[in-house]
Amino acid sequence: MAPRARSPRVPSSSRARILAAASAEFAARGFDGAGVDRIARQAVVNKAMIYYHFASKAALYREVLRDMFCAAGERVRAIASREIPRAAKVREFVAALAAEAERRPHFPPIMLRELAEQGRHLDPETLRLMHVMPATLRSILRAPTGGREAGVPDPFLTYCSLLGPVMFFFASAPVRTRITRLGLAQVDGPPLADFVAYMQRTAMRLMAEGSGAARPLRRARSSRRRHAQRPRP
Amino acid sequence: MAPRARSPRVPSSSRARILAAASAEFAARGFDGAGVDRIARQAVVNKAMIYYHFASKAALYREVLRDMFCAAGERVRAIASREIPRAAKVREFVAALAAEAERRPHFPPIMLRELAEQGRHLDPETLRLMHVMPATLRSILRAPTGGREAGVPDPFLTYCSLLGPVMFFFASAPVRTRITRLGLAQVDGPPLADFVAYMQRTAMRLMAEGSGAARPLRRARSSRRRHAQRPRP
DNA sequence: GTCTATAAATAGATAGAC
DNA sequence: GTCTATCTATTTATAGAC
Repeated sequence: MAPRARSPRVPSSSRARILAAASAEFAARGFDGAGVDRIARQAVVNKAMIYYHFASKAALYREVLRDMFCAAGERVRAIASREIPRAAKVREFVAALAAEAERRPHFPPIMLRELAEQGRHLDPETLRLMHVMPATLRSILRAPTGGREAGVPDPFLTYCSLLGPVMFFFASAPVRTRITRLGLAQVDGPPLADFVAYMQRTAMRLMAEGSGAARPLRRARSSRRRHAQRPRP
Repeated sequence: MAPRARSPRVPSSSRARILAAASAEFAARGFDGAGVDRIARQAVVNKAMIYYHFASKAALYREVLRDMFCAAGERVRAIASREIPRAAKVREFVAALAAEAERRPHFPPIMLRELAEQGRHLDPETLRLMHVMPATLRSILRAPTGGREAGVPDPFLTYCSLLGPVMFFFASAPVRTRITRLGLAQVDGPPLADFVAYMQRTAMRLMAEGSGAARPLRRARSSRRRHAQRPRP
């Protein structure tokens, strides 16, 4: 059976090393590709220790996922609660995504894998944590701004347009390096600061709904109650 | 050993069924998670048949990847060669990505998985095929337009901003369905036509480099020869 | 908390008949 | 081209000593 359910934050050192090694292994190989043996070796820990701290490979994976989405969620929530203009919040939101991906390099690959995995490893609680990011962006975009900016951009489409490129940019780095090394092309990508600045400008453009020739997105046959995002009842 | 290297396009029916079943299985489970047994069952074919047609699970996977990137590459190349304005090509490029994802639902998840996989399963030839999409977008954006539109948007960043959301949108559908079913929120996403229209508008906004307050992206400390994308020498 | 040894199941791959 | 039976390696997981 498992040790005390880590109520006090004493990660026992080996537990923390296992989590770190596991997130690296899961990011690089995926849940099925990851080996408990490899995780143990990388954590400089005996394999049996993993089963002492975690009930199973799946439980270990769940812990990695929750840590990840929890950290990302808290980061963006902190931004939403600040007393700054809506546009500034959106810029900070973008910077937060990139900062989180930079600080935890395993975040983007694991996120992309989980999407492809169709949520097979995602229990309800983890799904809820994963949903904090889009829900927070929505609250930022929908919040009354006290004045102008009548045209509110679609929260979900905006989320796709921001998170998609950020995840793609970070997760694609190794493949791009390989393409470059092979001499197919040079696709190193810009420095991080440039990328963030670009994405922030993109975000501002996406928010400019009513300006120029842009007209509000018209919904084609808005069948049933599709694409509404309501808060909990 | 393998049968005749399929010079004439006679997929022998069972071979085609195997490929179809394999792409579904690889998309849903990834290379390591996929089971040759499951592929055989889904293709209504004996497992040994798979090894009659393909040298190994890895070889089968490579074939799936190449078919996929080949189709996507040809589709966008056809657009680049048409005699239409640059902006129209970009809009068509976006529509092509979405159409390809719609026609081959396994394309987005496999693409995302391969990024996360750091190209472990990508041999040089497959990498080359994968690179056709960004290279084609670059040629579209960089081509002389004969006149105005001086500010050329960054090809790689534009690629991230278009492909990222498209892959994200399609690949996230199953997870979004689960979130909706759980009652966490309604994130069905808009109908395909709306999404494409939105992404096309986004593309147009990204191309409007010099307009309004937007200034060309300034590179921060462009260390070494980073982020240049040169054609083959 | 840590380690050795091992059980138990799975899955990729092949031999060989038809 | 197709199928049955099987070999072999890998891998999750656990029992139990220290």
